[in-house]
Parts: sequence; structure tokens; C-alpha cells
Amino acid sequence: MDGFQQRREQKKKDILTTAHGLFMTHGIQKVSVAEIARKAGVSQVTIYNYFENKHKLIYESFLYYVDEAMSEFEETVDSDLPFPEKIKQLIFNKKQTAIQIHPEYYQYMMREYTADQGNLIERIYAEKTMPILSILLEEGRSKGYIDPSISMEAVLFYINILKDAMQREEIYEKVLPLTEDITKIFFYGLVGEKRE
Amino acid sequence: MDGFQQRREQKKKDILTTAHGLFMTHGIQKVSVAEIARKAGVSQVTIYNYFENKHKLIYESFLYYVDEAMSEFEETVDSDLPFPEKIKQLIFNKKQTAIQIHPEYYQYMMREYTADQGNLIERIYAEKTMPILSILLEEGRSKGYIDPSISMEAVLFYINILKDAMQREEIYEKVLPLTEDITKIFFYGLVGEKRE
Amino acid sequence: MDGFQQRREQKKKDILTTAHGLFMTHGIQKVSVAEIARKAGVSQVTIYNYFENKHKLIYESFLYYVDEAMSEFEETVDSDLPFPEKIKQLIFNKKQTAIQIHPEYYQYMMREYTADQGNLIERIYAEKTMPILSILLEEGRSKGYIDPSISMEAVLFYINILKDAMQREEIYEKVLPLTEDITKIFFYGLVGEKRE
Amino acid sequence: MDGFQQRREQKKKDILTTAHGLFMTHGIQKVSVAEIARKAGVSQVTIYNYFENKHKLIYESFLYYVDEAMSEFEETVDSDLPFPEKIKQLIFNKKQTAIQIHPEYYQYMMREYTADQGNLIERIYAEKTMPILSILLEEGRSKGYIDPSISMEAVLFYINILKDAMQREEIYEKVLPLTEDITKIFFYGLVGEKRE
DNA sequence: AATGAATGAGGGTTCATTCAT
DNA sequence: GATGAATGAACCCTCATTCAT
Repeated sequence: MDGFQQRREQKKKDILTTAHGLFMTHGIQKVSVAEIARKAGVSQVTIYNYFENKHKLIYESFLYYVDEAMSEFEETVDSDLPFPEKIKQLIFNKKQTAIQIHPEYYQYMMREYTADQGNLIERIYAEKTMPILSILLEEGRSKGYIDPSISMEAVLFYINILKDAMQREEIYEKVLPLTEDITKIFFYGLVGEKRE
Repeated sequence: MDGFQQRREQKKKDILTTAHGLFMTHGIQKVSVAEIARKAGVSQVTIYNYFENKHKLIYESFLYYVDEAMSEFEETVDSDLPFPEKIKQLIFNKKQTAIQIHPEYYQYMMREYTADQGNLIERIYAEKTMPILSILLEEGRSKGYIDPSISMEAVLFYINILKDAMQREEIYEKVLPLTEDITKIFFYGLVGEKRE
Repeated sequence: MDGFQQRREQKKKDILTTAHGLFMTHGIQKVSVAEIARKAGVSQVTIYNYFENKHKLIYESFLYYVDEAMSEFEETVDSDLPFPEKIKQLIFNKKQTAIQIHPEYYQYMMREYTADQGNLIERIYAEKTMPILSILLEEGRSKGYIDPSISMEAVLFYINILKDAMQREEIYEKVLPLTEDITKIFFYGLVGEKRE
Repeated sequence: MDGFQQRREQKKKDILTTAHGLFMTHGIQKVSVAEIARKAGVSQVTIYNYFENKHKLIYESFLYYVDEAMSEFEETVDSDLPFPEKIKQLIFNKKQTAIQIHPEYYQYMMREYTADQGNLIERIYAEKTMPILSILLEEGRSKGYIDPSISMEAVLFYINILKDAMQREEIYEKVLPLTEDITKIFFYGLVGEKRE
């Protein structure tokens, strides 16, 4: 990739992250292309040169974000933390964008891509999330942390919704003090750990 | 309330439910006042006569929805189902709007009312959800279903996120077969029910 | 039709004629909706309230124009001028919009409506122009002005292209002095009237 | 002209014909410089290097087209076909771009060059079309095909409008079966050839 | 109280044209 | 001389809101 290509790629990335940031803060529909352009320091038309559509921009910004999320996710799973720590990190580590698709995007993608690429999201889960996750859960099972009768899907579901909740600033702040309780419930359930 | 007032109230309710329905299906920002007016069979101006703003309309539509949700919630709690059934119903009964505030509204409210009424949602939780929920959880504790060392907030949190997930059509469909597993995890955790 | 309707109808007509006028002078694509609005003394949005689209506006403006043209045409045919005079009037009377569809519209309609309503224009010819014209030509034949072996289509074709040419300001001016010659050719051809 | 110049000239011609082709198919205003560049396989800027303006490009493309038309026209006139055949060919030979200026250009030129070069078109007629045509018509007269009392302008006018009509695909197709009738009218008029 | 009509402001998108390499 | 990148201006269109009846 030569200098041209590189600068182009860089600028594209700049626009993408600017857009993504704005989308996350103000929602997708409320952010105008003009605003993105202003904040990214380029002309509106430049954005169109790179992305053709607002739609496409959202789409690519979404993919970009998914990619980032996935590599972070993989990193955690591959790390040599003890299993419960990995789980905790997955759920509570705010920096981690991972696993879960942010509701803002989710809703947008669902609304706009129902027929065609609605399965896009399913594909991402099937091809990216699940494979990595299954490694993690296998580890959990083999080390006796996970009831083997429980399906992987159900576990993923819980991790997802927990992660999802943590993504929301307001919730995150409020439940941070509850970290211990939440983890406890996750591992031992409402009934609690009362084997003697 | 005389006939006039009644008809007025009725019309207001009509507009409210029409609006709410559209908001849930197409998102809040995508629904125009004109569309609501058309579907409710009134003029746009009538909507303004009743609600002053699109903002206010959303706001009232939100409150209306919360109220409905709460009475349904209360009903379940007050019923004489066994405790685990109540929990299941809370989480999986699709008809139940209850407890949880729909993400669409949530996001909107958060975005628009940050400073002022951001606490509105907190107030709803504090004044409506929690009191009812605490009754339910007290029952759970007294009947030995809940580890007493776990905070009510944490339990509410779980119920909330589970409920929240169930609100999303796509998720609901996919996890319905997982009902048993999900309940199991909720009561006994990842580790599973393996006492002595 | 009550007062409301009437005023509405009138305003619609105003916009229509304004638009038509501008289209004729500056071409269709060069005229912006904003310009029409300005010249018609209404807001741009009002135009959209009435016509939904620039496309639709053009379309209706086209139909409006065709209608006008047809009634003028009919009037001439029904008048009690002698046959050659009718022909002359048809061809040279500038006020007459008649018969022929203006090239500007023609091209636009053709370009945009190829598949669907491309036949729209043909339909207009078939259902409106031809019936009236056939009356005229029948008269011409019966009075010995027209060689009966010549097809009606061929005559219509000539009238059309002559009329068409007259619609163009620049040509009209230049050929007005040629009126006699042109008529002569039309009736007696290049070879001229040199019988016996 | 050296190799450089030649290649330059060739590229210019390529752009010109590409542009001309697109103009004829989609209209002048609807074709963007970007589209021409893409189809001609050059950069947009290259087009600007050669033509300075879209305007100028149109203009040159117009001249290019006129030149071609004229040489074809001349060829026909100079050929040794019998006079009526020449006329027929002039009118009906589709390949012939000749004499007549295509309405698309005509309108555009008229609209943009009204004051200044509006006479450009007149000049073309005066300096190019008429001289050639007059040769043809002289031939027609001398051979008894043309009533000498008819002005050359009037004849040119007829040929023009006939040619013009033939340029329009839709019309061409429809009147091709009428060839004989149209020619007949052209030579003998409506009244028909009824000398005994 | 209710409506049809009207509007200012703003959003996405396209285009002819210029800049920098 | 040729190109990829960038842009200001303009265009079509939508929307929440107000006016007049």
C-alpha cells in the first residue's frame, strides 16, 4: 500500500471513528452528515466520496466497531487470567466493547436491513462471537465452573445481556457497586451458593 | 367528568396509543407527527392542541406506557402463583410490558432529558418499580428462594436486563427454546445446582 | 366545490401555470422548485403539499398543458372557417398550443416514463388528437382538398412537425414571411400546382 | 503534427465522442462530467485540461457533431443519385446526421447562447447548410422537380423539420411505414398529383 | 375545539470545479 | 500532462410547527 492509499485509508478511518463516536453519544439518526464532516475536519462531500451514503457510512462504521470489539474479545479469552476473572472482565471491563452489539446499532441495523442483512448480525454471532466464546466456555466446563447440562447459547445470552447493560453509561455507574452480587448471581444464581 | 371531558380524554388516549404503537415499531425519531395524525384520524393541529410539542407527546406517551406496565407488573406480583412462576412470568411473559423501560424510550429519554428528568426514570424506579418488586423479593427470601445476602438492587438488575432482552422481538424468538436453561441459570447460576 | 376547494384548485392552477411557463422558457431540469415557488409567491413546501414531487409537478403541468392544447385544437376544427383556413390556423396561429406535444416535455416524458407511461403520449395521440383530427381531414377529403389515397397518419405527421416548428420562437419568426410558400408546399408540394 | 500532438488530438476526440454519445442518449444536463470521464476512461481533470468548462465541452462536442453532419450532407448532395433519391435519403436515411441540428443541442445552445452565439446556429445555416443545399435545389429546379416560384428557404425549412422528426427515434419508427406517403406529400402536396 | 394550508429550518445528496501531487 | 482528493453551492425533499378559518 503506497502513500496515497495509506493516507486515504487513514482519513477513512478518521471519518469512521468520528462518526462512530457521534453515533454513540447522540444516536444515529440525530447525527447529520454535516456534523460528522465538521467534527472530522473535512467537507461533507469528502464523506460522500468515501462512503457514497449516510447509510453506507453507518454500515461501515458498524462493521468497524464490530471488528474492534471482536479482537478485544479474543484477547481476553486468550489471556491467561483464571476463568472467573475472564468472565468478570468480559462483563465489567468497560473498555471492552466486546461481544455484544450496541443497542443503538442493533436497532438501526434491524430496522433498515431486516430482510437482507438482518442475518448479517446473526452471521456475526455465528461466525465470530460463538467460535471464540465456545473456547472460553469449554475452559469453564473443563475446570468445573460450568454446569455441563447448560447450553452454550444460554450462557452467551447471559453474557450478552450483562455486557449490553454495562454499555449503557447510566446503568454501568449504578451497578458498579453491585459487581460482587452480580457476579455471584451469575455463578451461583438467586438461590445462592449454599453447599456445605 | 362530563361527556365533553370524556370524549376529550378518549381522543387523547387514542392519539397516545397510536403514537406509542408507531414509536415501538419504527422508532421514535422516524415517526413524524403527520404520520401519527394520519393514523389516529385527526389533524396535526389537534395533536398540538393536546400535546403542545412532539416532545411532550413522546413524554406523555412514555408515561402512559409506564403506567400500563406497572399495573401489569403489580398484577403478577399480587397473583397467587408460586414464586418461581412469578419470576418466570415476569421474565418470559411477552404480553407483560412490565418493569423494564423499553430501550427505545429509554434512549430517547436519556438523550433529551439528561439533566432535568433523567432522574425521572430513576424516580419511576424508586417510587414505582422498587416498592412492588421488594414485595416480590421478600416473598422469595421468606420462602427460601433467594440468598438473603444478595441485594435487592442486584436482583432487580437481573430481572431488568432479562426483561429488556425479551422485549426485543428477535432475541425473544431465539431464546424462547432456552427458557429452561435461562431460568436455571437465574436460580442456580453457571455452576449449577449441585449441592452435596 | 366549496370555497376551500375552489381556492385550493385556483392555487394549484397558479402553481401549475407558473411552473409551465418557466419550463417553457428555461427548460425543465434547469428550473428549480425553489424558483417556481418564488415566482408563484408560495413557499416551496406548499408546492410539495400540492404535488408531492418535482416529477409529479412536471407530470401534471404536462397534462394541464395537453388539455389546454386539445380544447384549442377542437375549437379550431369545430369553427366554420373554410378548410384551408383551418389548416393554416392550425399551423401558424401561434396562440394555438395545439395538437403537438412540445419537444421539451416530449423529451422529458420519454426519458422518464419510457416503460410505463411512454405509451401515455401515444395514448394521448390515439384518444385525443386523432379523433379530432380525423374529423378535420374527413372534411378536407370530402371537399376535394386532400388526395384520398394519402393516409391520415401521414397528414397528421406533417401538421405535427409544422406545428412543432412553429412552437420554437426562433423558427417561428424566421419562417413567418414564408407562410405562403409553406402553405403552398403543404397543399401542392415541391413540384407545385401546375395541373393541365 | 507530431506524435504528441496526435495522441493529444486523439484523446480529445475520444472525450468528445464519448460526451456526444452520452448527450444524445441521456440529454445534456443529465450527463455529469464525472460520468463522461468514467466512460472515456480518463480523469475528470483531464477533461478540464482539454476543455476548460463543461460548457466548452458541450460547445465543442456540438461543433464536432455539426462538422460530421455537414460532410455527410455534402456527400449525399455530390453523389450521382437522381434528385428525388437524394431528397429521400436526406430525409429518411437515419445514418445521416445531416443538415438539421439535433433538438437537444439546439435547445441547449439557444438557451445558453441566446445573445452572443445564438447567431452561431444561424451562421452555421448561412455558411454551411445553405450553400450546399442551394446546389441541390438548383439541381431540383433545373430538372423540373421544384416549382421555381418557391423560395429556397421554404424548401430548406421543410427538409429541416422532416429531418428533425426523423432524428427522434420514436417518431422515426412510427413513420417509416409512411415513407411513400410522406414523400408524395412533399413532392405533390395534400391535394395530390392529379394532373392528367 | 378542529382543521386545511402554509412555512422556516434543516437534512441528504449531486455536481462542476479546483487543489496538490 | 494526468490524477486522486477535496470542496462550495445548489437542489430536492421532510419535518415540526404556526396561521387562518
